This record gives sequence, structure tokens and C-alpha cells, in this order.
Amino acid sequence: MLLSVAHRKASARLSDVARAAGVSLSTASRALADPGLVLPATRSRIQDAAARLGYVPHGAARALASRRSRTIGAVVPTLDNPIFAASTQALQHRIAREGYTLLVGSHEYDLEAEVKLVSALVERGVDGIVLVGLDHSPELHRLLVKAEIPFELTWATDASRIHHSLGFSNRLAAASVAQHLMELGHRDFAMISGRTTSNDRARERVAGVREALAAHGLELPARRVLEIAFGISAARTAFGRLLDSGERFTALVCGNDLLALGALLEAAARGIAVPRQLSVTGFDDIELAGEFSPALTTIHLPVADIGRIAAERMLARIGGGEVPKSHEIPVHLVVRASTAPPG
Amino acid sequence: MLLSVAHRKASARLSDVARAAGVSLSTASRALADPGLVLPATRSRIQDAAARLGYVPHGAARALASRRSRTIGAVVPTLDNPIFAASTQALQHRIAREGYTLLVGSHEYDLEAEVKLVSALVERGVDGIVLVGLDHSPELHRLLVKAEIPFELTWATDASRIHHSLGFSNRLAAASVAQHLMELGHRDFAMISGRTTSNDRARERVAGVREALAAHGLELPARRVLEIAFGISAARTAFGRLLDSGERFTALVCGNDLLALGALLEAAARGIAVPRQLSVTGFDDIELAGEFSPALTTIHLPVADIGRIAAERMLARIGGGEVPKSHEIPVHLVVRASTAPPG
DNA sequence: TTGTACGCGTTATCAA
DNA sequence: TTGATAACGCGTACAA
Repeated sequence: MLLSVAHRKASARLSDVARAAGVSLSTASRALADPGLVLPATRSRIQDAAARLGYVPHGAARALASRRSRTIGAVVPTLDNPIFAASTQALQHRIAREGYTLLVGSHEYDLEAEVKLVSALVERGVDGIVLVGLDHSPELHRLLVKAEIPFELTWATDASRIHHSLGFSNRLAAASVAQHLMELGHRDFAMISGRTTSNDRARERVAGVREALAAHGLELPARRVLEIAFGISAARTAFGRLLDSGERFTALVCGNDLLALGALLEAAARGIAVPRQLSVTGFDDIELAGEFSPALTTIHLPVADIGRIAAERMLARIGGGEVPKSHEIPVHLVVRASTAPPG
Repeated sequence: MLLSVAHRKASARLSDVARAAGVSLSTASRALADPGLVLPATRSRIQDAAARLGYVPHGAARALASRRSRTIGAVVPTLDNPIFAASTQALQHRIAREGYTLLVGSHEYDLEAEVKLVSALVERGVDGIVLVGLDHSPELHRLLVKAEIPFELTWATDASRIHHSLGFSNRLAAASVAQHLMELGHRDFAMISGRTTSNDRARERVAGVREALAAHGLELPARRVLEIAFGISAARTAFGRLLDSGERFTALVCGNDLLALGALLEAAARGIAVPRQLSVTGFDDIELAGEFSPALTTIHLPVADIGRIAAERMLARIGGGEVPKSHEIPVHLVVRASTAPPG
């Protein structure tokens, strides 16, 4: 027995398949990549051989030769927010159907960390990148442009239309929440928002509420806007502090559902009746929003659609197709039990 | 101007760096990979050139030559369960520190889908794969073994010790829940479980409860065990059906916190007082469990630790190191307000 | 329709 | 310490 055979248990390469089928390398390659280009007879010989040998194409070699990794990158702020978990999952699901694989990373709202993640993805040769929001380091754009990697901004629409984006107007959506509350008769507002630094969605939501109120001669003073880091328990604490501060308000607008849930829990713990004494709104419409008691009035986002459509736009662009620069996703207010006229 | 220069805006390769620094390809490679091997003077010339040209190593080429992709795969049932989202995030975070990137996929509890995902990862040449649970298609093992890709099973420990695993005994943990309830005086149990087919964790949890009850001469009849697909609202519906069926029980054990939350919400909607009339338990200890009212008695899992440790074990193995075949994660019962002696 | 031959960008072996 | 050169496994003009 030859030595070279002794340790040759490594997985089969395309050349092995070709030899086993009695054809050349290129024919084997074609038969597997685009079966139509090969005669049925030889094609099946090759496919049989591939199956028999358990041939698995070597992604790196393929990527090197074809200049395509069939890999897409997704960078989200955090997977701890169910909306990003769900959209990421939908994204992965959709691209998997086309043979693409998803590389993911989360940066916890740190722009520097995001640059590092993206640069790692660029190195891996991803064919496209899906990002969240509009706020990104200029360094990140340089990287992407230089590497000529297509990218999609999601969860917001780029008003400047410079970049490809897919989302909705966080500002208008938030304004519609405020509008709803004003129509119920509320005039004293408070707000709990996520951190607004490097988070355009959070900023726009606050701005939207402010604008809507201003249009009716109302205002939202800074002391009634709490900016907190992510998390239900953090939201409880923050809301508690707001209450303790002595501020008076009948409507509490929250930047997302998790924050609203925290507020609802704290309100319940303190015996504050929602919506009788206080109206509370969320944003996102996570599953729990509709099940909770009181059910949460919120903005419904088609979360899975965002991931799916991002995938489809990305795939189209990678395939050389054209897509509209900006894709608007319909969102709408869902009025439930957490809002009512002020007591 | 030469034509070749006209369109030569493509990103710099290592050879460009080498030329710019006046060294050979191999020296440039070394200077970047293992700076210690190169004289300080030449090293900095090379590093400067690389920075100036904005050199980004080509991952595929690197993978092809080094037979390492510096990529790890993670396959989870679903990212819609916050425990998997959190552990995946921790995993990504940890491997990123070592320059590794994470490929993820979710299979929605479908073993066939899991095989496809894993096979896609194998094709991409991942250096290691992290899986959830013990139930997998034999096909999946064949793939992994043939490609000689190390893998870790998580969220459970492999009693047979055949595979590397990292987790805890779902059976014992579930038994401790039942034990707690029996100590409170409960004798009539019901259970809401996730689907048990191809889900060893769910099966073990049901089995654990049954065993603990049996040790005290109690039983959990099949008609009192509901198996449902994932989701809070599905859990609500299921629990409603259980109540309507006329079964009498004072303790409801749930396979995870989301199911328990659904049950708590439905109980509240029907005016069933928890824990006075009914005790409810969960499993996982998601953030909401401790914040909800009533706060949920549940099994606490160090979710982020699971991802982090999986990462560390994987990295160690990839680096040629040894790790214990099985790593036991401590979990414990957290008694909160949702359990009390039967009314 | 099939085969030949070269190139993809890097690492690794070996010699200098 | 550095340099030449051969892999690495596949895709694809181009030729047959």
C-alpha cells in the first residue's frame, strides 16, 4: 500500500469526482454547477460519482475562483431585541433558499464595534451586507465602497437617497402615536426612549413625537424624556424615577415595546391604573404586546418582512439586478387597551 | 496611461503591499501574520504600505492556503426564543475577539432543515460548529465526521459521552421544579411542553417531572400534558383548552418561560389567581420572568455563559487544545411569586 | 459537448 | 531573516 494512500481519507475533491466519472475537471464542474451544459448521460455519471464519494465543494476555492462567496453579512445592534432576532432569522431563511449563508454580528450600539464587525465581514468576502439604521461610522462606508460591496440600510429610509434603504419613517410613525394620544385628549406627555446617540431610529421617534405635539402647541420638555439603555428592568427603574420626580403627565410614549412593557409593569406594581390614570404606548408590536394585560397600543412593524425583503433586494443586486433605491414598508398604529382618554 | 492602470482600482492585494514595501510576497505575508518573524525595520515598512494601500486580506485565498476559515457555525432551533438569541450573541461576541466570524442558521425544529444548514456550513469550511441539544439526524453526524469538523452540543449534556457537550441535565432541573411544587403540597399536576419530537430538552423536562412525581407515588397522565408549538399566544390557547377540558390540577409546569407567560396571561384573563388558585412554573429565566407579575418561579440558566463557554471550548479545540468531553453548567431553581401551597 | 490550461490571492516549504 | 516556488481546489476563457 502506498503511503500517499494510507492517509488519504480527506474528503473528495472535484478532481476525484472527475476521475471517478471518467471526465475532465471542467466537465465535472459544469455538470454540478449548470447541469444543462452537459449531456444527460455524462451528467448522471458525474452526479453519481459525486454522491458516491460524498463530494462537498470547497467554498473557499470556489469563492477564490468565482469571486463570489455566496455569503451575506448582517450586522444588528443586538439580538436581545426580538425584532432584530426575528428579522435576522427571516433574512437567513430567505437567502438559504438561494444557497446563501448568513454571517452575523451585533455591536450593542457601538459604532466602533460595528466598523470592526463590518471589516471582518469584508475580509470574509461577503457578497452583500445588511445594516440597521442610518447612523454609521464614515469609516464603515469607506470600507464598503472600496470593496465594492453592496449594502442595505434597514429599519429606516434614507431621506437623502444616497444609499439603498428599506424601512419606514420612524418620525411619522412616532408622530401618529402622539396624534392618537392627542385625539384622546392628552396634553401632558412624557417619553422613555432608547439611547439616541448613534441611533437614528430612537432620535427620529423622539423628534416625531415632538413635532406632532408642537403642531398642536404642546411640548415635550427634556426633563420628561428619559433616555435609557436597553432592557425591561432598566425601563422599570427609569419610569419609577420619572414618577418620583414629581412630573405630571397622562400619556407615556415609549420608544419601543420592551420599554413600554417595563413601564406597564412598574405602573402595575405601583397601583397606577393603565389606561385610566395613564396611557402608555409602545413601538414594534412584538408578540407580547398584544397578549399582555393591558394590551399595548403600539406601532405594528412587519418584522419578518423586513428581513425577507432585505434578502430579496440584496439577492437581486448581487445577481446584477436593479432595485429601487428606497423601499417603503407600511407600518401602522394598532390601538389596544393601554390608551384611553385621560382620567 | 496604460490600460491596465485605467481600471486598476480594485482593492490592493498582498503582492501590491510587497512591491510597495520592496520585499517579497512571503516576507509581506509574515510581517502581517506573525510580525515577530521579521526585522522591525522591514516590518514597519510593510505595515505602513499595507495601511497606506488599505490592504484587506482576502479571506477565501487565505482559507484555501491555510485550510482554516476562521469562521464558526452556529445552528439553533429559532432566534425567536430569547435564550437562543442571547447565547448566540454571546458566542459571536467571544469568537470575534479572536478574529473569528459567526455563520448562523435556524431550523425551526426541523431535523432535515438542520442537515441542510449544517451541510451549507461544512461547504463554507467552518472551523467548528455549535449545535443545540442532542437530537440530530445521523446524516448530520456523518457530514461532520467526514469533514473532520469539531462540534459542540449545547443546552444538554451527552450522557453517552460520545460527543463534546456543554450544558446541564434538563431532566434533573425539571425534577427539581416538580420537587419544589410537591414540597409546597401539590399533588395534581399538569404540564405544557414544547414539541417533544426531535427535541431532547423538551422530552427530558417532561420525563424529569414524571420521574419526580413517580418517586412520590404521583403521576402525570398524558391527557394533562399538552405539547404545543412555540409561542406565547399558542400557549395561551393551549392552556385555555386544558382548563376547558375539565381537568383539575393545582400546579402547572411549563417547559419554558414563554409558555409559562402565556399561561399566566390566560389565567389572569380568566380570573384565575396565581399562585392562590394555581401555581405556575417556567424554565429558562428570561428577563421578563423576574419582572412579570406574578414573578415567575423558574429554572435559571446562565444563558450568556453557554454561548461564551461554547466559544471558548470551540476555540481551544480548533487551536489543537483539549477540553473535557462534557462541561456541566450549574442551573438552579429560582422561587418567586408564581408558586405557593395549593389553596 | 468536452477538454486544456491558466488564474484566483494567500500560506507554507524549502533553500539561500 | 528573507525569497522563490509550489500548493490550495475550483471556475472559465479558449480551443478542440
